[in-house]
Amino acid sequence: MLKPKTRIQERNSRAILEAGLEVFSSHGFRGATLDQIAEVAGLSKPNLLYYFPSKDSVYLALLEQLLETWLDPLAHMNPEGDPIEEVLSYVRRKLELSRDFPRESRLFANEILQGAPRMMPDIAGPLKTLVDEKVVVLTRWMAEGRMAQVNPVHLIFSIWSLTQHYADFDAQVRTVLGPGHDPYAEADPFLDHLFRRMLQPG
Amino acid sequence: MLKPKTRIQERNSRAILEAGLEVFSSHGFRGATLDQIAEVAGLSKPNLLYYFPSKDSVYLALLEQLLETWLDPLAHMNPEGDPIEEVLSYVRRKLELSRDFPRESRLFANEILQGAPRMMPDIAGPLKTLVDEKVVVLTRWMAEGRMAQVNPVHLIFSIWSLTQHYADFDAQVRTVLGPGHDPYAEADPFLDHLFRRMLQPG
DNA sequence: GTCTATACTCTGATAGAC
DNA sequence: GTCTATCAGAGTATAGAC
Repeated sequence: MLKPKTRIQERNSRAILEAGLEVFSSHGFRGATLDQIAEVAGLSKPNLLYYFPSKDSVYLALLEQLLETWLDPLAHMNPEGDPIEEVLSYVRRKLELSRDFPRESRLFANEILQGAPRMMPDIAGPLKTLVDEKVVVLTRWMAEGRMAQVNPVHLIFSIWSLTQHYADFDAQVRTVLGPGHDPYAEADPFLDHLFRRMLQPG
Repeated sequence: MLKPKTRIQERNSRAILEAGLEVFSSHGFRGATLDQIAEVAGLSKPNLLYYFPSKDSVYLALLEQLLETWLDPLAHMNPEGDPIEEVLSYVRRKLELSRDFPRESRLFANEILQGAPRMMPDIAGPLKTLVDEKVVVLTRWMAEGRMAQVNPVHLIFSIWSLTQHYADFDAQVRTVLGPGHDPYAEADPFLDHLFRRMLQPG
């Protein structure tokens, strides 16, 4: 990516990333074309390639800026807080992320579905490290009898799965619910009940 | 697809569908190429196109045969059975499906992620009909006080989400767990605990 | 039924004028 | 910085020999 110096560079770089997110998230890496991205960004294809040297570089720039946002809610789970409330607010933040950034969620889902060809280092690195760290905290909470004993890694998987489902399978969710439903507004109390019941000690 | 008459046609048709499943599920529709599919099937590309007239037709044949398998476990939830045990065995069957047919799960996930361009009729039709039917059963069970009152559609979503996660996000699951883990063997008791706790009446 | 050869289109990327 | 023109390669599909 061109280091933005002028206002016009700043604006075009942003437009390309925004368009790339739109197109990559709904068609996958291979399914997306530079023609589409350029059109959505309101630029010509050669002009797009003036800002980013290749299709790959647009995609990688998107993945890069995605990871931090994605890990942030888990990173903020406070080891000194109340165990169940900490998990519940993690769930809520993750659900809000799905609601507010569904395209980012689908971009990520697409990448993992294909076996994470370009993101594996991040998953085996920062992501795994953060999970390992939080597993220690969850395990302590369970040992102290402050939440039910469940497999802590799978607890984290269940949070990812249940919240991301609303963004990733949006088409199915909305069709099955039918018109006049707000999936996220309904999911919030449902997930609250689910995790509260599951994690209640004893 | 060519109606299989001879033994050789039967064998080649199967090989193409098997190869198509392999390639489409790991690269998506656009990401898959006929060259790859033909190679995996052990045929030349023109020979593949002798059996199926187009790339689309291979993909559609796969989606078609997928839906029934996919809905089967939900269809078998027995309205006359014990509510919580019925839900739990549905969860178990769905998890087994993810374990035994992960490629089918990823094929489905890919299609929905892209907005279900070719599967929307099936989702708005047979799938929604079946869900509506089972929602009636779940609602009755809840009204009879035989399971906790939760949003029944979201209960079904949660089952789909939690079980399919292990197939669709396999790359991430295995990386985060690290070596020496059997994701499905660990998920089974975890999900049993989760749904038992959530659905316990009172 | 299967293969070689090939037509034709799409797509990522570059050259070079302005 | 942006555009027109264009290339090279990949990819779907067809023609026609055997």
